[in-house]
Amino acid sequence: MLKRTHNCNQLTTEHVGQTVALAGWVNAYRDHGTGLIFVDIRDREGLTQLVFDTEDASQELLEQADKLRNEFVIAAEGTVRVREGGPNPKLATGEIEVVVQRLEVLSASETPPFLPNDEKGDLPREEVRLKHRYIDLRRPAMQQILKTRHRVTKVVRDYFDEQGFLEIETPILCKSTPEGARDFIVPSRNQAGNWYALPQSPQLFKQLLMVSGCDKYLQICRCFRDEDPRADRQAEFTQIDCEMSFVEREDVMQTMEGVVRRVFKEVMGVEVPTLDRMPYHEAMDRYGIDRPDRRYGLELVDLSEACANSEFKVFQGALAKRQGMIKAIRVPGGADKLTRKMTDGYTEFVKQFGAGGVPVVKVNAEGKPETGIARFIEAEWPAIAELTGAEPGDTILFGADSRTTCLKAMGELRIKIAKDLDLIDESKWDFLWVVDFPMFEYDEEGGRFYAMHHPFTAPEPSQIDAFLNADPKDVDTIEGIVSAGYDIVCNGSEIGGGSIRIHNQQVQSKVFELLGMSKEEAKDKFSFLLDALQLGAPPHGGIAFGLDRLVMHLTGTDNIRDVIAFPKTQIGADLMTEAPSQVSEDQLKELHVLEVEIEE
RNA sequence: GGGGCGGUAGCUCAAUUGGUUAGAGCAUCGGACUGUCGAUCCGAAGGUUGCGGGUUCGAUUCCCGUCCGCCUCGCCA
Repeated sequence: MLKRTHNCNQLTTEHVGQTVALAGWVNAYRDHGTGLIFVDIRDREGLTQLVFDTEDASQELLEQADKLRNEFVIAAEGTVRVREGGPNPKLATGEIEVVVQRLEVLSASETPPFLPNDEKGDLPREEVRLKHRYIDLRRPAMQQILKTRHRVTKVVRDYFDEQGFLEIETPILCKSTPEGARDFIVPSRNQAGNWYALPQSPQLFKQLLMVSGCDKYLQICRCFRDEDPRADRQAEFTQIDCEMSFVEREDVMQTMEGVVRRVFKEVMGVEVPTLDRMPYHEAMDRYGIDRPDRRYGLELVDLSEACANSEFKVFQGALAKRQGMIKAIRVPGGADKLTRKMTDGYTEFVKQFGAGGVPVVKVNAEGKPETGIARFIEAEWPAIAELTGAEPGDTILFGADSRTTCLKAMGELRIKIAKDLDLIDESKWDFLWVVDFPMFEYDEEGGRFYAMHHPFTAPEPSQIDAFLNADPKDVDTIEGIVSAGYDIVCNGSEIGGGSIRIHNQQVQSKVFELLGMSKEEAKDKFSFLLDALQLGAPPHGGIAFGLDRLVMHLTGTDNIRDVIAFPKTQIGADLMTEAPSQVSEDQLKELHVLEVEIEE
């Protein structure tokens, strides 16, 4: 086989006169008939023009070149020379061409279903790209993403290595634990009727590595959660998972801010400033979401007090609910920018979050409200105008409901308006830490608590006594206990989250108790953890970054499948390999699994 | 499980109110051409309109079901 001497993005006028060899795919061929053929050869790095002509090539070689087609895999040896037809400024190798003396077809290709050419525009539909993923990945844009992803993991490993972290692997076949996402499960052949679960994260293993004295741990690991995907979510995804011993919250945050700074600097050239810290409740009150995007305004303004005595039935109804509230968004200049059709659409939009609608007023030239619900809020207007900072020409949008619904609806509406009015400055980066999350959320319907982060998150140190003494029935007190958790947010997306962990058995048992777990169940599911916490567990804490989302930010895509080499579809299918698929009866028998028909 | 959008030639798309033989660009095949670079020019071939049913004289078009892809709610400790 002809071995290459250079890649396809390398040759310049400096190489003129040299004999070189290239290997790659036929990106395009331009056949001028008897005696002149151009072939663009492509590899991971770029394109180079090969030329075959009667002056320099034998008849045999020309005939060989004549048979080349798109996506043939070839190797070519020849001489570098300055292009006779003038340079092509679009290519790094645009000033030269290789006059081929020897050509090898390493692998012919059928006519490909589509060409991996970004310049052609008109990308095939994603279904086709996924079925022939190996062709899609040949596209320079996809190669660029794969390179960026590699670069990120390399920088991450280097950084943590410098900081004294050890990369340690943890099991893929794990014990299924309650709570959290739905597990993917794997049958055990050796133990009939018993099952493994794939890890939702290596959470407990990394904590046990701290108990093991490993001190600082890192792993870039696959995690599995059997839940429906979204544009930024996939059942199988990758975490950058870290844990440190003998640390408090601030130590972890400093270390982790460092890796984010290093990655953005080295991969993007972006300088990440010292990150702001925002308490969870502030984020919820101002942005209606625990991962605010501060690249634009449209902050939520609380009108609950100002409208406490409103006669407007929608406001009255909202305030009568448990934790009812009224929020407003002021859209500067909205009177012109937001059409009636759009604001009507917003009412439909918030319904999916359980809200009733979006009352609207416009502010007229005199600074008075008009249209929409203007006549219902005349009495409160001076206060509303003051609080929202309403100016002539603005539109004010209202949300009134229970706290949870109102914040969710208004938070999502804020994002939608920003997108609709193109208010997001894509050149900006907004990083922050969100801290002081509640330990628990109370679920009214189920009448029980859920861990907001996960059940191994420690209370903030000042809260430990209050926590240990809390009456499980005292919902308000328990909801008020703040954890030692932290989320790192980039442009309105959570790129990482973590906490100081519980390293005290009593505290851990109390959490299980509050989550409604019996002593027996806690022992059955977590005895290994509870034992370990009594056998010398150092204080520790850590974080996990979502590598896929990080790479999405770094490559500017809004689709997680673009940053995964072989992603799955909405129903967990791999369109290329056609997984999942049936297995033989023998396989099932060996695993003690019986296939049953379920009557609908 | 719910809501929305989509599926027509290998690919990207079009097809009037339900009406003649379902069209175009790219790709493919054949031909022409010695300086192109998304080559150009001439010609040809290429269709289970996702699948199944229904309404109709007639269905890409209307109706029902179903499969697949995407977005989304729920879900994602």
